[in-house]
Amino acid sequence: MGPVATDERTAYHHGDLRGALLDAALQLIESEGLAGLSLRAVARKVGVSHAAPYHHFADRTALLAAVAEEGFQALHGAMLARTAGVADPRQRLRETGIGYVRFALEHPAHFRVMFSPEFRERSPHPGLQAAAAAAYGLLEEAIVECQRRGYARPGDADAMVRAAWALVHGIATLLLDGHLEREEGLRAGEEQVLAATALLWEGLKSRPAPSDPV
Amino acid sequence: MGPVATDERTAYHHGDLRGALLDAALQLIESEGLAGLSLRAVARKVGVSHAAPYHHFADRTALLAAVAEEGFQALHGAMLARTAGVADPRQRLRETGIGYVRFALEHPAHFRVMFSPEFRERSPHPGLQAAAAAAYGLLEEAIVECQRRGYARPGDADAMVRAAWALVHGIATLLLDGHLEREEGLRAGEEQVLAATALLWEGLKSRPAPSDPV
DNA sequence: ACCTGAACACCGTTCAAGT
DNA sequence: ACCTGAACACCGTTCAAGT
Repeated sequence: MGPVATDERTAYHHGDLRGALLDAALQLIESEGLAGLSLRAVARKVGVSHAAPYHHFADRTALLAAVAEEGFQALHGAMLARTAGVADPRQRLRETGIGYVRFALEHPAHFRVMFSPEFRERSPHPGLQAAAAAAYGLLEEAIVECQRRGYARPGDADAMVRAAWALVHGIATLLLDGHLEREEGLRAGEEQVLAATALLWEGLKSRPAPSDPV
Repeated sequence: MGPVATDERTAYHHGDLRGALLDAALQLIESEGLAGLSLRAVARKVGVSHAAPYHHFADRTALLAAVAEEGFQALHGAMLARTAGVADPRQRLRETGIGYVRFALEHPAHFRVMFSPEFRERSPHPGLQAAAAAAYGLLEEAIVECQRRGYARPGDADAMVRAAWALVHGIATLLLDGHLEREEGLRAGEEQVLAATALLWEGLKSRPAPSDPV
């Protein structure tokens, strides 16, 4: 082998310790939970001294912020991929919601870090903030497009976006924490979203419901 | 003072260390976050040795399980109180949802422990499990009653309960973690719930929506 | 530029010993 | 019955020193 294609273990140490630490952290969160994640264990897993991570991340929180940012980028990509080539904005909205819940179920470690109370404030982490905003924007776009084409009632789009987001976020967190039945592996998330959004959808529809004030 | 009305500090040590530890834990979670809670700090706050808590709780998790159980009982009580004397099941449903979100905002420490991933499995903590089931039951009752009186469409009540729960849970967690605007202090939670449930409500209504399949 | 090893102030948990 | 103090194996973080 030439000087480029070195042994992976060696390349790790010199090449991309930062990336290796992120990967190791993710795996450890998956197996031990976020609360059980220690920086020392991450270093150990990568085969480096316990002080080495500090050359790449200011502290434990900075490592986690990088994980969270990575997560929002992946979420954004996953939701985009699901709507690629889908023209009907109602279906785009549905696919965005399904993508959100599926991402949470398929990447639980990422999802938990992304919404950890540690990042209540995202402003100290601009990359994280931007990635989160981009993902949220997809939901917004889908709903505004539904309004534009007359599929959703006009008016307060923000309230609709918040309701839709809260719904899928609630489903995702409850499924993830085992408080909603997950009937058939990952597919169950989809059914949950379909059933719930079908109900919510009636409220979003453009035809004002016949009066039955309550 | 007689032998009964002793100094509080003294009474603490002999009387209700268990209760004092629970209170102290709650306060520390509020100020430091759940991740920052240490059993040693709890003991320190109560003025007792770091080993003393182990005479009342098997470990850190057992202490937190007791906090969570307490929280579900309080949630149950808060939702009950809001529906006391309310006859219309639609309004009972709305008040139950508002009670849920308000509880989360008013008792953030409790709420976070109640839904901590640490208690993904509640079966090892029977008291916690029972308290959680009782609280969930209130939502269920309200929806079933709406169906019984013809206010909600008949059929899969469970799907409706799950959708309603996911919605209020999503609102509660997003507000709590600062990802939804909290316009005017605690009241904002109510407005959020009202706007979102108004949308969801259209889907729950008994009158099947005119076809517009999507 | 990147990594290490020792050091410090913390943890959770156990256990013999005290009252 | 209830609490303490010492002990052990962990942490996060810092920093001088090595290559």
